[in-house]
Amino acid sequence: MAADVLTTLASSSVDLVPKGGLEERLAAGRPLRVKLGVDPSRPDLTLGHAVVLRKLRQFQDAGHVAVLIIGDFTARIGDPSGRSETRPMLTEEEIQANAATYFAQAGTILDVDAAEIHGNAEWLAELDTAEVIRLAATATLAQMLEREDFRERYQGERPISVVELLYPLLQGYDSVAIRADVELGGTDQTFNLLMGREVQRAYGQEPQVVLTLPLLEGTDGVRKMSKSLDNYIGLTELPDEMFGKLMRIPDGLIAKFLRLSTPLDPAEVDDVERGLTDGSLGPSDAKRRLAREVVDLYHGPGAGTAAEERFDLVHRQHGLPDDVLGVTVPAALFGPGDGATSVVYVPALLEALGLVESRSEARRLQSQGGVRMDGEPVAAEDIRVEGPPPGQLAGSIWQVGRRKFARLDGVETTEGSSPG
RNA sequence: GGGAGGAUGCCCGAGUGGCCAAAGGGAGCGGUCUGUAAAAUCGCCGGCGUAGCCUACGGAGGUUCGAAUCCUCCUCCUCCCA
Repeated sequence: MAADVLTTLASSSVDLVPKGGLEERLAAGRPLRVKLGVDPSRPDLTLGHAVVLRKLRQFQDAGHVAVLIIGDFTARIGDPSGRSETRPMLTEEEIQANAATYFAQAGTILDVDAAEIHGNAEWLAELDTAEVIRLAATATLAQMLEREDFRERYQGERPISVVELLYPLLQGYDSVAIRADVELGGTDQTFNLLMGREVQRAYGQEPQVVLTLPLLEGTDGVRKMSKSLDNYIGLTELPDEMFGKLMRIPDGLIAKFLRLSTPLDPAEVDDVERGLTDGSLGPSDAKRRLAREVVDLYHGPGAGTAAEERFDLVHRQHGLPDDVLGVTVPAALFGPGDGATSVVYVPALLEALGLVESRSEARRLQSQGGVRMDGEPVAAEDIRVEGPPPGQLAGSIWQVGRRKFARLDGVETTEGSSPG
């Protein structure tokens, strides 16, 4: 039983420091305090964030305490080196708003109500200079330069702000402040988490157990999933979007995604992996399973299958989906024709439908055959409309590329349309 | 404090007076193919109703018929010496 718990908690971890550390803590039989740092500058969560959150949930399920630390102090200070776009300076309100968004999304994975939540300004804002210096004394420059990122920049003669050297120590102080037993994070956080151990030691606490998890690649299959690289799958994305993006990940990542993003247990994933290797299971089928599982997880049981059906309709049968977003466009797009007819310029219409960013883009796409109305290619020209706009175009379904759709619902005489 | 170099489109990076809406690469997008994978292949990749115009090369001025390219000032960045 205890061994099972340990196996579950340690599953998919990359590093567990020290080796028997987790086992030892668990043996104490008390609820452990498991720390996870939250970046308040990025409120939108992706499947990448979910990897760590799901691990934290496992700890909760095993009776331990999730302690979430919002980095509000560092977010308020910003990074004066001015070269870190990942640490913009935020106002108190923005931090609050982002935190609220974060917890709303994290709530689909974690039991947020049972978690302990702190902003690190609670204690960091109180530190006086003497204390900061004491904190700084816990590490040497040589130790700092062990971090790959710093080392590379140092050797490459690129700047490293002194403040950046301070961040790992401040994060470590967070661990002291909440008396963390365990800290979770992606492998990119390894250095910081280990520094937490040093800081705790310096403050006479038993160093936390560090458990790192693999970084999930983004949809490009190469770089880490992140919002700024635009290769992410967001937890709040619509089922069809989610399903489609998952179908587009490279084959080589199917097993990893299954392991890190679905509730399947490791043995089951092993089976899938074996099947993929010996050819008894097609990559496409495995990917479908993955996509269904993930969509079910975030949109409820059955959502995956429903998304799959629509996916097949659109991408396999090249049909039109039945749930296209309806849009109304400004009546002014329809110019006078002769008599009872009027005229719309297709690129202008596509722009109003929100399918393209500019009319130039629409013309380009059209010249390459990328634009369809009700399934038929359309040229970049005027369409003559009978009767009051949108005339016979009412209810027409417009498509750009393989997977962008909009339905023309009608016109409005006054201001803007409601593009998707 | 002294000296040197740099800022170009989403990113990297050519370009030192007109031939520059700006080479090349990456990313991205569309077509074909397909399993919306990979690979391959063709094309696109500032805006404007399809014509030439407009806006663009850190910011502000200036020289010139003409400036991403020359001059002045400003802002920011990097390196070297101390």
